[in-house]
Amino acid sequence: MRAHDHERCRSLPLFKNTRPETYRDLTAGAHVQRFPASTLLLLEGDAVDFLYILLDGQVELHGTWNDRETVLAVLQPMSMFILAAVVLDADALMSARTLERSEILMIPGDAIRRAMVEDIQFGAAIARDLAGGFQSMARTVKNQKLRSGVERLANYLIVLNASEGGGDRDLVLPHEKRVLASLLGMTPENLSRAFAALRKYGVGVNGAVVTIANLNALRALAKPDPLIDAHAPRSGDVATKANAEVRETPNSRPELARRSLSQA
Amino acid sequence: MRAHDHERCRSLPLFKNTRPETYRDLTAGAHVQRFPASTLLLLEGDAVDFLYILLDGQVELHGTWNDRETVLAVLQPMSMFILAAVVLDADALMSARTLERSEILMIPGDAIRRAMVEDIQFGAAIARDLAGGFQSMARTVKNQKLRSGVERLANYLIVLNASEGGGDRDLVLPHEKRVLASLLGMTPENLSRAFAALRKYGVGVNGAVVTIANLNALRALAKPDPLIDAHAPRSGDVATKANAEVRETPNSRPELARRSLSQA
DNA sequence: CGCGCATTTGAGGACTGTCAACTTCCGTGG
DNA sequence: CCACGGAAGTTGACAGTCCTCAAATGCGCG
Repeated sequence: MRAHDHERCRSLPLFKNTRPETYRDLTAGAHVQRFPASTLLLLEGDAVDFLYILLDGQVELHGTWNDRETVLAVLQPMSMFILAAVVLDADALMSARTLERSEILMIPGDAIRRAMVEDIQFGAAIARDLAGGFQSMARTVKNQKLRSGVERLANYLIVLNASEGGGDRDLVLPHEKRVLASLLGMTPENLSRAFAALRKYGVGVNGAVVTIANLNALRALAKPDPLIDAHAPRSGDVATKANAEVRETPNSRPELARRSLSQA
Repeated sequence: MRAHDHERCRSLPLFKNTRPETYRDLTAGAHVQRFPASTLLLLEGDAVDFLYILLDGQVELHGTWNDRETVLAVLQPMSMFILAAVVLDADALMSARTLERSEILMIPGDAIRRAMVEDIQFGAAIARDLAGGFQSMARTVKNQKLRSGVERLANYLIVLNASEGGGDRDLVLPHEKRVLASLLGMTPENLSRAFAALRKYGVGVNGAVVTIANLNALRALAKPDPLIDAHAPRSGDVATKANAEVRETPNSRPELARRSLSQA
């Protein structure tokens, strides 16, 4: 684990106020590991031995049932996952898979559980993180049950636009469309049609680039709601900015931006 | 607050290991209040001043958007709600309404937040509770995104049957059908049709009484999955892990309760 | 007894998923 | 450098699911 990684970890809300010795304890048994793209990190139903912290790359959380699969979240650098299962020492409810080459810090679960009852600030940070996770999932349920596919897409685009500064610039979708479709709870075919349906609201699509010509029209359709849609990026969110640089390839189409939204 | 209530509260996982002085602190500023049926306790978007503990009655949590409403959970006695918002000192994402006459213990939110950083066992209990809540919401999302309405109803009936002892006795639906419909993510009309569709799987309905004539047929349709469906989270349940007590009845097929291992 | 409300049933339409064909893009190998 | 093959995305046809509106039925309570 490099000094740079330590620096970024300590800036995570989870470790912000932990005692130095707690932090040393936690990272002592931890290790950083690299995974290629499309690697299954964790299978739902498995016992969870580590808390995962994504340092670099992109990871998808998904669930399956009866040969169907759905994406529950797409994570980008400096976010942690399966904290709930670690705290409960329970089986994972979601699988985790890398979408691209990723670098991941793995902290032993028992160290987390031990620190939780030894360092009260760390325990409180865990509680706050889980509370945030709970609310995020609650938003997801409301989004899913109360809105249609087109409405979910429209709101997704509005949040994405806001997270890029809210200007009129073009948006670059942060993941493949089929991943986005699953995240939004629809099939890739339906996502295509949803984009087509948004044309009359001023939304244009060209590969991964989306242009919003008439934000007001889109908002009128989407009816964004702070009780469902992710808030504007909190000031505590580090790292997102640092990675905003878009890798320009010599050839034509812009690559997918390395960014993701918590909303699902 | 009566002695009986104290007794029941102390048996909640949240207070099980809290120090006596922490508990005294928390309940000092708390008060028990009675509400008639159909009373709005809390409106989504409101600041949350109290942690609510349902001592008696029935409470529904729901969310709204664009004149649509959906039930997110229905709570039975001795469960607490909006803990996440209390911990974060944030606005409520769901509204709460009594479904019947209810008795509710209200503990000031700042007392909770204070105790959380003073009593480490209490803080850990909160973290575990939130982790359980997170996993419960994750199950809900999977249930909603991966299953059809009929499948959700079938699984609901199986869980309900298990929670009543798993025998062949008749089930009594714990809430009105329109509430159940919303909880399951459908309209009342569709719930009616879903029940009708389950007739050929041996499910009979008479008012609030449901009879399951052929549990095996129903399970074959429902394909219950421990990673989606609750495993009877009864109060007094300390360990969250490995609680999958399988009840052997002459007609049961335990292997169906296990997750199918087919992989992608 | 009759009203109000929950539930059911029917008809129609909107939304979403499936299947298949097609296009485009991109990496591989000749 | 270019042809080939695979994957992602799009489009069309069709079916299944779900919602909406409307009307009928049933039930409880004043």
